[in-house]
Amino acid sequence: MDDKLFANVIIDVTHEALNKPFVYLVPNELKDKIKIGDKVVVPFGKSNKQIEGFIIQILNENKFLNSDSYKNDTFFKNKNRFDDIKYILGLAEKKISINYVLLNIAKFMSDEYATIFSKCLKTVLPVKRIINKNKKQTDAIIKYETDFDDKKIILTKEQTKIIDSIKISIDKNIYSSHLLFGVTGSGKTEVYLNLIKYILDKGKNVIVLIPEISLTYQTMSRLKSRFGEKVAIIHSKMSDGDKYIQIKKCIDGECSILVGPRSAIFAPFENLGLIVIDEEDDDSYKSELTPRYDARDIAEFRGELQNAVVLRLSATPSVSTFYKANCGIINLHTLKERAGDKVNLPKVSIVDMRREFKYGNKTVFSKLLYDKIREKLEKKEQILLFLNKRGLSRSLTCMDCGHVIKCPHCDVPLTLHNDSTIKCHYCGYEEREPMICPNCNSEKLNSFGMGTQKLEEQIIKTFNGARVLRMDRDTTNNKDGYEKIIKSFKNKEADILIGTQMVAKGHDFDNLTLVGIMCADMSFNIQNYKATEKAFDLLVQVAGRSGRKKNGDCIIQSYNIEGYPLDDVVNNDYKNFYEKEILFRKEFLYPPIYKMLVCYLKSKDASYLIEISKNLKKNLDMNYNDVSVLGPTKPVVGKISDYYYYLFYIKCKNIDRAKEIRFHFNDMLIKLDKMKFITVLYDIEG
DNA sequence: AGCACGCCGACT
DNA sequence: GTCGGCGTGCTC
Repeated sequence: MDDKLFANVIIDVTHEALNKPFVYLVPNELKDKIKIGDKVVVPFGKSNKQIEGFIIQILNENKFLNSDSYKNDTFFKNKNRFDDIKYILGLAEKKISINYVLLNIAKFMSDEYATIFSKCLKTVLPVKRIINKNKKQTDAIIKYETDFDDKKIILTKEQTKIIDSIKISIDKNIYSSHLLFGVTGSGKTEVYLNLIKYILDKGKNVIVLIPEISLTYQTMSRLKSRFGEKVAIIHSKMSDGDKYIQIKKCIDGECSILVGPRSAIFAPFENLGLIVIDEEDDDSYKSELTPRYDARDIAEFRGELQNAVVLRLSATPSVSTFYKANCGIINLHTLKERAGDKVNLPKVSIVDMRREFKYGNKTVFSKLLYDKIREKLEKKEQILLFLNKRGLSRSLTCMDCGHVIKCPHCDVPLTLHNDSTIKCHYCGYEEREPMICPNCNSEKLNSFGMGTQKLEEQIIKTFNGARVLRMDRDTTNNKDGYEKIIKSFKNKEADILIGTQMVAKGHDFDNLTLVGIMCADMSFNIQNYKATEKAFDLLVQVAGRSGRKKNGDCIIQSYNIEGYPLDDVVNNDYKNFYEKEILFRKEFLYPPIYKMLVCYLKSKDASYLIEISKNLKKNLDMNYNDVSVLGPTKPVVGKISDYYYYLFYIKCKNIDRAKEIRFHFNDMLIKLDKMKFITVLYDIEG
């Protein structure tokens, strides 16, 4: 009982110098109460300020003396500082402990994303405080309509085969990863619902990850109808109190399934059997905040840690996932047939807007689209016009030959700037804006200044009396703008909906029979190696909005019809798209072949930033011949809230090399930036 | 990050 | 003489 007990504590202060465990003594009265993952209050610094921290290790005297935190800590190195070890003051109140699983995930994130441990520990907690709230009130909030009728579902042979094969993996009780690839309507959901049932019968728990917002209601309603009260949910719009109640149910074993966006990967289950990742190609699985974690990477890590099975689903898997599947790292299961009644895919047509232009049509609507809109308006059916605003008014396209002006050093289009230059956002290459097309000498170079707002004006002018709704970032600013517009369109209060990416996924409009994609090829001209992939996914998704209940059409307007992957969109041919895309990635050593280390530098002093960046570039080029350094380059948005940004793209042959380079880059920066005027952020893609 | 210690200028 | 500036350095 008199044995001294030592605890390693991670202090809740975000600073590099404090990013290590601090040793404290456990007072006798806490010896039986304290465990790893508990949040405690400790005295810190010369003034013994009370600070909170997480216990990550508990050691007796003997073990402590042999531990790294004793042997490797400079604090103990020179003289015996044993007397300076302070006592833990007590357990922090109303704080949730971190279980060993989440502790390991936090450690993983800290290494993987080069982020301070204490920040990762915080990230891993879905709710920070214990909040007492009326439970009934909250349960009412998350009651969903469960009109999903699952009684008559008969599995197809394909589905049964896949379910049986994954069950074999589950029975092995070791980690394995799977991709379920199948077109919409092929019954992917039914496969995972069956597997969830199988896992629950084994007494294990399940995490279901879904993309942000759009799929929440649909998924929840299906899970609730099948598994009732066993299902817990968290989503971004919930209060901490509501979240706490859901998480508590998971801790207490009342719920065995947690559904939610990326942060649901931190479900506190200790007996996890399955992680489902729906629409696995969705960008929202990656966090934009520090740590910039990817829920899909954590799912795989967690699967290994807890001997669970990971199941990804998509009709358009990310190139990187499909690549892993082809390499045998992920088990591939394909659903080729559609399940249940035949659901008609929309009839997709491509219109060459250059021809329209040649024959004197100067409007934004092709003859075909114009006629179809007229037809649908008469039939009182609804229309969606999709415009990828982000890809517009940036790159130069020739109206005669469709040529897109690209960087000579990278296979990405050059971006038009206000100062009459065109620049490459990868390598920094720039030239003066050409007056004639370098391909055919035409003078009709166009930079496409049209946005959703202008399109709305055009529609009102062209289709007199048509009721138009517009959904983009400007019209969804207020908190329920998003839902309002969707509801209003569902209630047929408008004939035409104009939208950006927001409308692409998940929505079901029964009366929608025409989708018009305004400038399809413009979506590809964004300056990123993933542009084609994103464009393909988006177009397939948008086209899929049409004709859910009645036969529908989709018209893709494009200025460069030779530009792939439009044919693949028309044919709904993912594999053909993939084969071409992976060749491109291989040729230019983009992910997933190589890893892409992105270093974001940020400073208030622009010239200093440039100076340091140039020095970094020199150092990188001198010291590394196995990596290709693109940059330093000014990002699209070069200045945000008085901070200037510069970035480097570094292609590294594998993840370990990327991490090494990241470490050395950081080291170089610290040495060069003596003023400490620059902050840096890292991201490894692929 | 914070907080204390430390060594130099203008104030009751 | 001392109050207070923010540079430097440490935190179990």
